[in-house]
Amino acid sequence: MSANIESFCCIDHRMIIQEMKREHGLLIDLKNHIIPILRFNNVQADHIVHAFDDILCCSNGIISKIQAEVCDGGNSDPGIDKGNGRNNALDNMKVFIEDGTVTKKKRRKNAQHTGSVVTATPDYDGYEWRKYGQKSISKTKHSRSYYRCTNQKGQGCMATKTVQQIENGNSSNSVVKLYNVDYFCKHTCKVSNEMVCPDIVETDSPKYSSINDKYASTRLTNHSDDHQPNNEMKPENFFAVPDMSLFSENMWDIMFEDVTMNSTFSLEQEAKDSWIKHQQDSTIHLWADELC
DNA sequence: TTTATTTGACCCGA
DNA sequence: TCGGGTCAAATAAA
Repeated sequence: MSANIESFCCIDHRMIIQEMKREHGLLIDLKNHIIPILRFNNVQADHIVHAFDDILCCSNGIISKIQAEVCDGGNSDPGIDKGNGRNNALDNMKVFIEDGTVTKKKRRKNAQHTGSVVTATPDYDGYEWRKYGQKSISKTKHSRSYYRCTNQKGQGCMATKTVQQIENGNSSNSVVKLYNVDYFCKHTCKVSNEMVCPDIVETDSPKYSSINDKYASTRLTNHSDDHQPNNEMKPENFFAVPDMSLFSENMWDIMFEDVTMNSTFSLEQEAKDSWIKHQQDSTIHLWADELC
């Protein structure tokens, strides 16, 4: 048993992230192919667009979570230098008292980089963030936004992230804006058991944002405290979703709830079960490949 | 009134 | 010296 855990810990998680990113890219491509042939005055077309956005949204969240965990290396001690020569950001944020004067030591260019992700939904990563700055960056068209964890005040969580729109994206005809999100410092806060769904999925079409507003309060069930080390090294725990079938079912409900409610587009229970099983099998298969 | 965001200034590191 | 990260006052929104 312990041998299994050890081999599990030695998995090259980058492979998993790579595969999920590939899947994400394929979804974007698929969406870009389908959207142009949809009739936008059609209600079902709206639902399809929304379904795509939700899928992309969810996969982004998972990728971000994995990257945050992997880059952290499972080390819960924020003071440990991982050998890359970088100092902990906390050291750079201390308030020093010298000769009776208080000096705020501004941080951080060397803050611990804990991950990065390219996403169409930079707001969606399971944490709540507060924007504290925006800067135009030289030689780039788009400004960079700076966010810190909303629990910095209450719990002293020093996690921050920067969000910058990628110029031109992957394809010129893409309707999805892509953002590069860089994460710094590990979250030390405890958050609620529910993952936070995005407020926005930015696209070039105002139609999409109105659709997504409707779903802004959607929540995915998550029974574990994903900020704490999880002793049971199962795939579903790694994804911070302890019950994969429940997670898949929630995904299905989010994706097709309105479609099924709005009649003509009827989806059988069998199809739902099949889809959920496929999601579970895909995930477990991916992990099994890594273990072998 | 409280909370969140914006934005110019300040500061640090390369 | 310059680029970029953060602060904090001003402003907007709830």
